[in-house]
Amino acid sequence: MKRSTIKDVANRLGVNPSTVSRALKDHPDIGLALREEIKRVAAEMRYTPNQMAVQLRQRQSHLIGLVIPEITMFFYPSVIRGIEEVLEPRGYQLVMLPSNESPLREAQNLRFCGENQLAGVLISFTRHTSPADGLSLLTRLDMPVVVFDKSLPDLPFDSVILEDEEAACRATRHLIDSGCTRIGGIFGSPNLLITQKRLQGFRRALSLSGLPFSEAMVRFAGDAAEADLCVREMIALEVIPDALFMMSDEIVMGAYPAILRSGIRIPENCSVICISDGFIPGCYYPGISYLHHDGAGIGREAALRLIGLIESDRSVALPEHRMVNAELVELESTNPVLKGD
Amino acid sequence: MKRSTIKDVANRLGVNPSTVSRALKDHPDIGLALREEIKRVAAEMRYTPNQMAVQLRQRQSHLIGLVIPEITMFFYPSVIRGIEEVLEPRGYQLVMLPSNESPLREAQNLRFCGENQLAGVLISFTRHTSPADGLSLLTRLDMPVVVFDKSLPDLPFDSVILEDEEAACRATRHLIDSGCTRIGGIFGSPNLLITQKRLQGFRRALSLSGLPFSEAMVRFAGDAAEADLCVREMIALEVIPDALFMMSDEIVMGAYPAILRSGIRIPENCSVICISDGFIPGCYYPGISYLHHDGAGIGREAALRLIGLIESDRSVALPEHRMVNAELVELESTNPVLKGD
DNA sequence: ATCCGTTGCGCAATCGTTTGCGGTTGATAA
DNA sequence: TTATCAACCGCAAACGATTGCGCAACGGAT
Repeated sequence: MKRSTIKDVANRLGVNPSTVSRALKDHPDIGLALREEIKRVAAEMRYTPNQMAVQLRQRQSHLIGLVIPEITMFFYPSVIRGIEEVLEPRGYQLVMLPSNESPLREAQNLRFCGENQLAGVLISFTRHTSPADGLSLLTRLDMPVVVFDKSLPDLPFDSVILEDEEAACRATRHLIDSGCTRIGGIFGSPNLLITQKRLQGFRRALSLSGLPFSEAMVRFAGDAAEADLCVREMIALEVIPDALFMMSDEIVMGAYPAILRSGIRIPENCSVICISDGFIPGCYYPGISYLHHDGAGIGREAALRLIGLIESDRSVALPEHRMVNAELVELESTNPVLKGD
Repeated sequence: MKRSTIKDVANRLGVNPSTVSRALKDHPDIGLALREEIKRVAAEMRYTPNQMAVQLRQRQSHLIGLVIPEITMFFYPSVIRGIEEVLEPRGYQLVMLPSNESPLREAQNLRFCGENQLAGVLISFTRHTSPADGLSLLTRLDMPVVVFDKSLPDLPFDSVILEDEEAACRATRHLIDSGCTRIGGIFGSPNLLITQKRLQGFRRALSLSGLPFSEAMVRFAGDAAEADLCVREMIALEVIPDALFMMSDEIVMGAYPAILRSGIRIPENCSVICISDGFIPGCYYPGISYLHHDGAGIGREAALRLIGLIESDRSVALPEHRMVNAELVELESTNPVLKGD
């Protein structure tokens, strides 16, 4: 039994398809009696509109492309929840387009968005996308787009990102304020703009307090396993910090157990702080203070902006760059605030 | 500058749209010279096919619906990676349809799949979906579907799930074999079939070894925060186990720090084991042995089955129920295997 | 009896592609 | 010279829904 079309309904009643179409959307041109009858029959025949046809006619789908560097358990699940929160009540759906950290795949993903007439695109770039490539990709895409989190320098498109430099600086200062002086840092992939900015903030905090910056005290890790290695290296080289800044949840999950494993005690021998989405720090004991990198919030903001672009006249507005700032959350290890995330 | 259509290309060359269409797909009816010329012009005009139109004509999209109870950082990111791995090379894309643990939203999501002529559906049910509702939803959907992980009893559709009972039993036996006798368990939402089966496995292991089962030693937690509470309650009531089985990563993240916080030492005072996707256990020190609930593997399996249904004659085959078994991974806490997840 | 204005519905084009079929060439065979 | 047959390409009808326009019927006003 195939799905019934508007034509089937029309034939069944001996009326024109256009009449059915109008009746179903309560067009006043159709008499009340017939209108009800049509609705009845349509329901009985379990008619539902074929959205492919509707969208072809309307020249637009209600699909939003989500182009992200990779599907990870960090950050993006929150972002997606935030986005969904905004999209769902407005009838849009999200299409996942993971790029697996490959600029090539990223380009294909964007092409997909164009060919399928998606309503708009939310994108976070891979760690290997060059600013020039990113620019040209989005430019030729010619469709509403909002960049979030992993942005590129000087992009003339709307964006929603964390105040990275400031967040890292405040985190580091928090360590300094609590009396630490030999402060180490573990950062993400050095290609990323957010890494560069967070490193800058880290350095700024040090120099503001007259503390020396030592190359030996900073490490870069592409994932949790590398973060684990970073810690081991530092221990092996006997550059033992009395405090450690970790720029992300993923790094925490690699580095934190590595610290404990090496025999160093937290926080007695080494204070820690990180930039986090908020869930992970409460899952460790002793807990970790963090600057809240609110994934859901960023997702919501980005989605709202995109909906704005889509439903307004998309061509005019100047790009807006929203920087959301991170709130410091201090975790008393005796009474952690475990949120539902 | 609007996107150019096949007609635009045709007009530019003074040929018929059908000729362009055929030329672009290397149909032998079109002469080689013209064929090349058309391709040249098409590329020059940056023509790309409008997939909406193609799909309307072809009566099928290359979109696969992913209906899951909720977007969490646990399990589903791995599942999605597994699915993508299979889908991407075949040109399918994934549409996220989170139900937020609401059966109503779940029903809407499935309706969406129907109306948009998605090629197929991968579904994991919410904890509140009744077997009858699930059955009727999928039946009336009338489209290729594979259920994974959170299934329902006696569903006449293909499914890929973990061998839950067996996994929990083996995990519990592992604790028993290492000499533990007062074994506690923290489980997920009691509505879930996987919870029931894992609880069954837990009990079976106990009874196999002649150990008593005590209601006081099992707790149910809907999320990490509740798992934290479970541990506190057990401590408060002084039902102190010498080993703890945790049925999921999410529960680990709530319970593990709670145990440490209460002063109990792992593994000296309390051995732990869990069922896990594999990443989390290595992120704790001391590490946790686990039975591997391979998200990516389940995702791959489910996707493969679905593709099979889609590309074969979908109507004939009897439903297959695949149970993947979990491998025991013992973590030497001194040298944890941190995988990239 | 004529004119006008509603009311209620059908006709047909359209969105962009695909595809069965038919028709026009030119060359080759009879 | 004519029948035959490729080789090449165009025509038009789909896919399923939407929508501007036209038009019949009817009632009321003049």
